[in-house]
Amino acid sequence: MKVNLDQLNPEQRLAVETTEGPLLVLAGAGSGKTRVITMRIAHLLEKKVAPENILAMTFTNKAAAEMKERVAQLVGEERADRLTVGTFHSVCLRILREYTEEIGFPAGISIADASDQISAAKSVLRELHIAEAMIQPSVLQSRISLLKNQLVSPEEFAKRPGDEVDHLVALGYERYEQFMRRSRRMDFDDLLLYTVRLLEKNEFIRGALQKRFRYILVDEYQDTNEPQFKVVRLLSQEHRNLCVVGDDDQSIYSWRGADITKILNFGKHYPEALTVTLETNYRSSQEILDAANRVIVNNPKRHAKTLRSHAGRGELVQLVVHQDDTVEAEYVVREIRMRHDDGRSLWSDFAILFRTAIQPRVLETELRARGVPYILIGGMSFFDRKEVRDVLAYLKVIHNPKDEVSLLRIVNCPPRGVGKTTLDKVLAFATQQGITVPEAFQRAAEIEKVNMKAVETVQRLQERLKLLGEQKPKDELVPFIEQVLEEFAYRSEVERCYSNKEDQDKRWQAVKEILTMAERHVKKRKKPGLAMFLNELTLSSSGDKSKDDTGVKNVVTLMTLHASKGLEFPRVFLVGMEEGILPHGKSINQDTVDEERRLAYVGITRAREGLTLSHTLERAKYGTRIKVHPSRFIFEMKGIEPPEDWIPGGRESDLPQEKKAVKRKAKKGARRRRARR
DNA sequence: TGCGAGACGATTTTT
DNA sequence: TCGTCTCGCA
Repeated sequence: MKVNLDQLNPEQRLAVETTEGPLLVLAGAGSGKTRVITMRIAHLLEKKVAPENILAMTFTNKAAAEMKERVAQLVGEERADRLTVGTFHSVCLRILREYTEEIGFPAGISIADASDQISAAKSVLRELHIAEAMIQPSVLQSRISLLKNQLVSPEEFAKRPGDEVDHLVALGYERYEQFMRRSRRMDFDDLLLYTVRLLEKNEFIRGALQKRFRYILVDEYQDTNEPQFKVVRLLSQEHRNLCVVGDDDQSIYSWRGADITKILNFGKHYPEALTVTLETNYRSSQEILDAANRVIVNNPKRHAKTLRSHAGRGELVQLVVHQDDTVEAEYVVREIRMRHDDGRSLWSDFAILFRTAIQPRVLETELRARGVPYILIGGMSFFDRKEVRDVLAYLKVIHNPKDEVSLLRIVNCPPRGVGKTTLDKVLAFATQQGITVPEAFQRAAEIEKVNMKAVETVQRLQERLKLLGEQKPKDELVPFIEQVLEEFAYRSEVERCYSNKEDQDKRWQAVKEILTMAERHVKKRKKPGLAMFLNELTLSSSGDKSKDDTGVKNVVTLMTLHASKGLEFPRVFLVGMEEGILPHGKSINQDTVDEERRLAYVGITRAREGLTLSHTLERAKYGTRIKVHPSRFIFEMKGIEPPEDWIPGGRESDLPQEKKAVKRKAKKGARRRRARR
């Protein structure tokens, strides 16, 4: 193998060749980031660094898989396989599994996915007798997650002064932690937190891992949160061979705990660091990049960089004004049709990008009316499908009998005569005794006036699942799952729920997809098994086949700006460039317009040759039509001041959280009072 | 236990 | 406007 560095530009080459010490690679959009990362790994290997000593962490499974594949192309499968490449979460899980005893967490951890977390939050609120009107489960869950991301413990948070909602969050947070522990589960955040704790407390393990991972690489560093930052720092603090790659201008996930200051302050955290800035863009025309540069330069806190096109001037960026969103959709679809019918473009050359999830509706209607094939990315993921969740719930309970969320899901599916009344009684008993629901079923004889017939049915179910769990399927995973489906007559359940044959087949298809995944798991893994399979599925959630399909099938792609990060299309339509949408009204109120600007920047830089921005004069919103004003980003792009009559969006100010809760409460109370009369 | 009318709320969603 | 969730009834 000979890695040919001549194909790199001087900056890229510097980034690849600087192997020792901390290095920050500021990789502007389309600047050949992936290439630099893969070449860098190949280069390290060529310098006789053992693959086992290299750790590369990404945020998505897709990015991890791609990285591995591209390295394999350079250095061969054998060596690429020995690298540690994975998402932060999967790498942490691997570490935790290796040191289960040291962290005081019972063996056989199962991982709670997003909807498990919501269910857990629901249970917690129920246990605490807090009405969901006071704080919604999803709000509680996201608050908890944010706190965990900031490494704030329940005790610490409880000590902080706060309003009524904060108080509920404090209570909920503490209970949530107990709940997760009791049902032997970790959520996504825990994977990181336990790893941080492990590395901080245990010198021996820290030392061992530092020795193992001599060269560390982090992708999308602008999205790093506090725990991730700590993991990286703890692992690299001795050898300091840390290379982080990212673009502060593309940090769009702060609402999930991503902390842009980590990339902004890399030089402070690692004073001896070298910074390499990649500004040559191999994707877009200069016209498009000019537009992007003019917008993003308005952000006060950023690493200065200006993208230069490798491709030349190109077409002018188009800006179109429409009467309303219907006209806008008609225009976009007409333009696409025209270029396609002329033979100038394929359907897959086009992407339509938007800020919010309701925007594609009008577009879809129009696309369908005009017979344009398209794919809408996002929306319901594979793992949100009822059937998939059901089957996985069975498997989860088999693996972990204490998994109460999953047990509750399957307890009456297919119907077993276990109704709400019975469940309520068991839940109340569990709360009162401080035990899990599965345990409560076991001790249901102690519950007053409970439907014993229903309870016995559940106990038999539990017994059966337990026996299945003792089988510990390994390579016979597929037949095992088939056995489970057979035994609990899941096929008939699907048929019962949907009267028409077509629906039934569609639903069953999803179930079969799980079997396919299991088969793949057995083939791929050295040590396959139910536990591994479930955790792998959770960590690779979304089963994001759809996103992989972008540009593969010949269809137009519709997606949110968030979903578009990392992708590119010859021609992009960015619709709804209006105050209140981009920037979103809530961001204006929350004073996070900088992030919206980055979002606009991400959208603009997806385009290779053609970019059309559009905004409307009025827009249908929740039934009524409202007047809207062009986005401030449009004026920034043009380099002009907004006109006199221009009004910035977002003033129809949303009430702050706590007032909203009070209002909701008041409404509920009134309703209840009315109901009593 | 299971279905249907009405209240409610509506940014973004890597793992 | 529209999809989801809850509550009340059969």
